[in-house]
Amino acid sequence: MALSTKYNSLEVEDRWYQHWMDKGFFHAEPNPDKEPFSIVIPPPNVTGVLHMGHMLNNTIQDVLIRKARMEGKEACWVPGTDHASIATEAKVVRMLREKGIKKSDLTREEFMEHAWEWKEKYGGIILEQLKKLGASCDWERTAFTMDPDYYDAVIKVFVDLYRKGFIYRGLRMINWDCEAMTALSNEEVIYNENGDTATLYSVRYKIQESEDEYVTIATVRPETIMGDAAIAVNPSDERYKHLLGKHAIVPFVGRAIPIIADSYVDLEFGTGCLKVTPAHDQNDYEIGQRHNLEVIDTINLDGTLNEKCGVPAYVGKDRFVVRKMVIKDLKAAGDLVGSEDFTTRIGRSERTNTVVEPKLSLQWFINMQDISKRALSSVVDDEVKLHPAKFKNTYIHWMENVRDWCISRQLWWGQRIPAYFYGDGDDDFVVAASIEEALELAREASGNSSMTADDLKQDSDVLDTWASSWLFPIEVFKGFGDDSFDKEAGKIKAGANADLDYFYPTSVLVTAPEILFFWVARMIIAGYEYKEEKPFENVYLTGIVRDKQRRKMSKSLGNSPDPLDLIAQYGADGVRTGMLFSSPAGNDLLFDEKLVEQGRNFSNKIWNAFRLVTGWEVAKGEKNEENEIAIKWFESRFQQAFVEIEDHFSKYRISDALMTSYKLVWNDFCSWYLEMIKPDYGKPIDEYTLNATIAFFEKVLKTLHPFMPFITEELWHQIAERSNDDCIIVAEWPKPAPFDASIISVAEEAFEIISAVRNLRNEKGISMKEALPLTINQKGTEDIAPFASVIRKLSNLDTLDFSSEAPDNAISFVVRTNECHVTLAGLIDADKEREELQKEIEYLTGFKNTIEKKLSNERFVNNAPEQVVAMEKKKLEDTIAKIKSLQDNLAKLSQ
RNA sequence: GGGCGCUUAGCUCAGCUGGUUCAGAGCACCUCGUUUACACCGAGGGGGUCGGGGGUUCGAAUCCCUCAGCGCCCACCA
Repeated sequence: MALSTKYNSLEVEDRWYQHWMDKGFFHAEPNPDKEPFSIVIPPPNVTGVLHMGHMLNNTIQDVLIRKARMEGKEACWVPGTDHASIATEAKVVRMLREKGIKKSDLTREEFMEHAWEWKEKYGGIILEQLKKLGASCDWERTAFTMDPDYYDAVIKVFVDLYRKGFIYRGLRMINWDCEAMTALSNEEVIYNENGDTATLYSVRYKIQESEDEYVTIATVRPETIMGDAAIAVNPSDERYKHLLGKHAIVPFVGRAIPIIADSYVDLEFGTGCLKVTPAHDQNDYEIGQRHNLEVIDTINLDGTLNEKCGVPAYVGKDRFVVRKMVIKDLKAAGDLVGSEDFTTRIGRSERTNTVVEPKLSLQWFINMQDISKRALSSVVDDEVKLHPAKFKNTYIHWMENVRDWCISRQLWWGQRIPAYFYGDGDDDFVVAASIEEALELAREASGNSSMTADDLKQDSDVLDTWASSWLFPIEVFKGFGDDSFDKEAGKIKAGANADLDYFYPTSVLVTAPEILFFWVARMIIAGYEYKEEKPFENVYLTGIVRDKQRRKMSKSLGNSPDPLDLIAQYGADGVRTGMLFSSPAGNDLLFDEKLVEQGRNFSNKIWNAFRLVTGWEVAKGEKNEENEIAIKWFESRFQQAFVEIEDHFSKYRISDALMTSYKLVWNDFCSWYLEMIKPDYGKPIDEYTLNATIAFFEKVLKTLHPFMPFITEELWHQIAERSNDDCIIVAEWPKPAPFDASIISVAEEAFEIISAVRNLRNEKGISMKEALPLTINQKGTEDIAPFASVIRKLSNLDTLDFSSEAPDNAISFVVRTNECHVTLAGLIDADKEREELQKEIEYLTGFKNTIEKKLSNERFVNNAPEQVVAMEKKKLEDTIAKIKSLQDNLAKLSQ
């Protein structure tokens, strides 16, 4: 045989991918004659590289899109990338720093130039990598969240939401880096793994209403004392009840602050008294909100104290210097009651490692209360279906307690907030899509008609990345284009955008549960707000790819294989199936190279089945009648499995669909069917059987194609003469058809007999080469005689008799209701056989007793459904018959 | 602290509304095999009182209660 015994993926994959591209099979256009099926990719970070998570996620999407394409749908998978403001900006800053350039030395324009340059250089690498995996994306539609049209869409939406009253400015505690003089996102704040040791100081404050009474608080930040606005105790704390409503005197500044009750305060911690400093702590700020406390901001942007602290000696000094001074001064005044070390978590800047300072600042928010209502009900009512459904609860809980969304980020890489300030006041701004419109509005608002564009200062912040990617399912189809977006109505017009009208809502979204709220929920919100329709019908939530020890795969741990290496080594098909073998929706995938190996082995199995089928001589015009039963059987068996596969797909049980296909191919097709029809060595195969077999092979290849696109395409073209256009990628997906269930069950019975004979050989050490005589006494209702030739061939029998006469000196066994006897003159150890038969009879008698007991239980017979009772009766009959058979055999042996 | 979920063979997981096919699959493991598609293989085999306890029922892996362990999300300790 000329063909290698190993399937060579390297020789095949790039060739077919290029061919599919050349033929435009991935591209989709609105087509009224076809049903649309669309997926938008969760856009990876534009500067990212492919990791195992992407591999899993995109394999699933490709499986779904390829199946839909074969089903004759207009299948459109839109790829794209996300500008990922925080991650990308951090990368660019790091790159510049390595070149000796500080971000603070650059203008915004200069920085953006560098960022775009970086994006051009590294952006899209990940999309090229996806091609190696076989991803059949419509590359002509590749989108980027900072494309000009996309940028405009984001700005339009901001303006629109502002106009509709959903956007407002509000105070929020942000993380401030005093050294870099910049705000940090939560992701840029790092905490020490094991926590940090800090000193907790106990400080006493004099009670104003009393001569010599004090209240003692505990704090790690004594330098913020001057910003205190209250002292809080837990409302149920008996120790301090008498102090409620009284006032304490802040040391140094002598200001009287109220003593209030708030359940936030932990009775157990410190002294149970909390000093409340709304300007310098998130929780204190919230307490301040509840109790209407004054916000006294005593710290400058650079971390030094300002004059609001009220102590001239501290002004202009660094917060940590002041801390030491304060302690010294408290000690001197006798107000420092004690100090102890304890472990806490201190946030530090990822960039400068300085301790992060919580800082109040004005940020932009979207009021989520009303805008999100529809997105909640759509999931509750299964308009949008989550797979697996267990995420529904989580989603609902989150949406019912939705918080306003802070959409401003103190970065440069991203869509700049279209708010323009014309004065110094916090409210002296207008929101507009362009500076021209802004100027017009500003002149109006200020009453100053001579104002020029130079008088306007645009907000320096950009929008949260999610505030652009939440539009993804709409904007990849250019839904916010001038012709389709109605600015007045704040809605997208129907009938104005063919792509959107056809492909939206998309069919399914495949993504990770971590971003269910960040991204999925918000897309649903935006979908209803702008398109008045959900963005997708189904959401398939994948798991996290972990290593064998359940650790998340990550660059820093170095526990992630390089996906491209894996593909080179095991083939894309092998990697795809390997990943899918054990990844039910919502479950983490514990990656093990063994899985990919299994996938590779599967490719090889298919390859060798192909070699077998195409390697025979053909007896033209002939038909071997003996194979008819095998052909009939596999026809039905295929249909049965196919129905199961379809069912799995319909429930998004991708792993199960694959496993069913895998077993169908390996067990049913290769181990049973091909062995049944395989001609004797050197003999030709009859044309009729070969044609039927090739037809089966092609059907099998089709069902495998979504999982294993490359090998199936290759074999599709090798197994028959086909034109370049006749590709499996666009071949017709098999259709469910009725099948003969009885032939399957009879075959199973025959297979059991074959296995039993093989087992007997194993036990007795009889070689497969040695032909055996078998007598079967059928006592069941099904006739297995049609499978006689199959049984004879696959268990290598020289004679097979169906007879009620049990031969002497035979080894006997019962398969279901068939008494089987293998005559083995001279090879039988009668004592041993007797012993084994005896054992079997004992076991069956016990089994019989339990059934009888059950049937004699009146309550069972009266309450259980008839069917169940009948079943038990049948079971009893069969068991009795079986025992009888075995006893007969025992008698024969005794002779 | 609030919410959600999980616990079935050595591993990863199926087991829908309690009762034919209810104790399963794949991998791993063990035995045998240099058969003429494939050792990236073939044939056969072993293995679980369905986390513990209690309850409902004629009957529970499946429903209820409880205990234990694990995981995730959100909010976080002054």
